[in-house]
Amino acid sequence: MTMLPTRAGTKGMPRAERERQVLAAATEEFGRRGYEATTMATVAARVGVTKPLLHQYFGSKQDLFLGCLEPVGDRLLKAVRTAMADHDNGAPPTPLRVLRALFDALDGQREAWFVLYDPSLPPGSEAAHRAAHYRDAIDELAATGTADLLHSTGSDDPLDADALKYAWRGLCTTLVRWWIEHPDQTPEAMAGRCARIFAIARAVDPG
Amino acid sequence: MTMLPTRAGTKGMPRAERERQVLAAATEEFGRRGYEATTMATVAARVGVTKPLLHQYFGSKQDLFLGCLEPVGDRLLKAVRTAMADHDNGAPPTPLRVLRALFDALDGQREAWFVLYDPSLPPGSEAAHRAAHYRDAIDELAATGTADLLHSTGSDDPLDADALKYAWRGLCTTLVRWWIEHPDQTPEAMAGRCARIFAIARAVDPG
DNA sequence: CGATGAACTTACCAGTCAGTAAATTACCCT
DNA sequence: AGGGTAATTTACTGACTGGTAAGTTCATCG
Repeated sequence: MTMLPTRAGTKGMPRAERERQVLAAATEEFGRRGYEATTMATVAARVGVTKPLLHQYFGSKQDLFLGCLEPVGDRLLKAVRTAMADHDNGAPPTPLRVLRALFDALDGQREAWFVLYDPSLPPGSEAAHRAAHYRDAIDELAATGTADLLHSTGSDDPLDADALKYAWRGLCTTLVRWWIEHPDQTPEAMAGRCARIFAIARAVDPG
Repeated sequence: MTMLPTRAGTKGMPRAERERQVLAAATEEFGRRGYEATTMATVAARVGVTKPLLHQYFGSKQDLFLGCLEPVGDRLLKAVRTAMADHDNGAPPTPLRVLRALFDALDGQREAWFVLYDPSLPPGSEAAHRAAHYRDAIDELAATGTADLLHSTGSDDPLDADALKYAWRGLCTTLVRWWIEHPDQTPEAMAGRCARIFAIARAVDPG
């Protein structure tokens, strides 16, 4: 009676494997086109399947999105957390360590970043709230990293802190987008490029 | 016979004035929600009018968008051009002058920025091409501004230059988005905040 | 073989949106 | 008054999309 992988009457592919396929395709599609522009039919077509199957497996379009969001959010959050943690002497400065961690976490599925940072999520929806939750968690980590920086420059304006957090988030997003447009670049190459760009930025206003 | 402002048989409002109203409402709506999420009916409703009038006056949805894009693109391009030009001694460094010019040009209609930087334009469409044209024109100005900076740090990698251009464009977009979420901030206050944030960024990696 | 049940599809409904055709309103001029 | 015309609306079509109901295929097991 121990027929747990019973597989009685199976046409096509086992459900678990198909679900993985769908999640991978949906993550890429949601990330590339955004939630609103992504249709269930195109996601289904990418996997060689029809729309009703997606609804049977995942429920609504928003449920499918949530199924993509959770693993991506967890992966990125964990990556940033560990990157912020190991700061032994001789390591690159924190921002560069975080970027390197993001590039490593996103390698092989770079569009996943925009599943978290999708501006076309229905406002007020569960999906929007959950995505915002992940973004805020990552932001808070960044905020602890910049708090001392703010004090060192004498600024204690909370709006400055908020804008800085926002700018950092936007910079990461921009760099990932550039990376997506240059598929041949390795995470390591990206990290090096970011270091050089930071150096250039520091050279502004030499007077 | 010189009855140029003839206004024979006019119900409601003269066409030119209505068109200005529609363009203002559409610019805000396109900028805020993006092209795809904006519907002709909601734009019409904002002006207290119905959808067919918009089609009669402007043609298709894309034509209406182009009608919004052109003045905004011209205004921003001109603002950046003049900001890059007047570099007398004692003035703030170029990036800050450009930002200040952008904030001034966008004051009163901040969402207009995202008419140029709308990611939801139908790929390959006339609208997408024209928007890209304006973006590229602005980018090229920024590129001439950063060319010497790149050489001064010894980097002659063209990919570095491209990534820097891209990062700068993204940073501007991010700052405008933050500004939109803080409506009480004046352009001057924003410029000052950006200067402080730049100073903070320069303080990274003091080792 | 023949039944079972998971994998999957065809055919459909309901809602939304861009776009159009045909009227209708209301101001102006004679 | 009443004809002309710009401004505007009502009523509609067609395409597309999220979602559902009911059926069909087919490997396995008895």
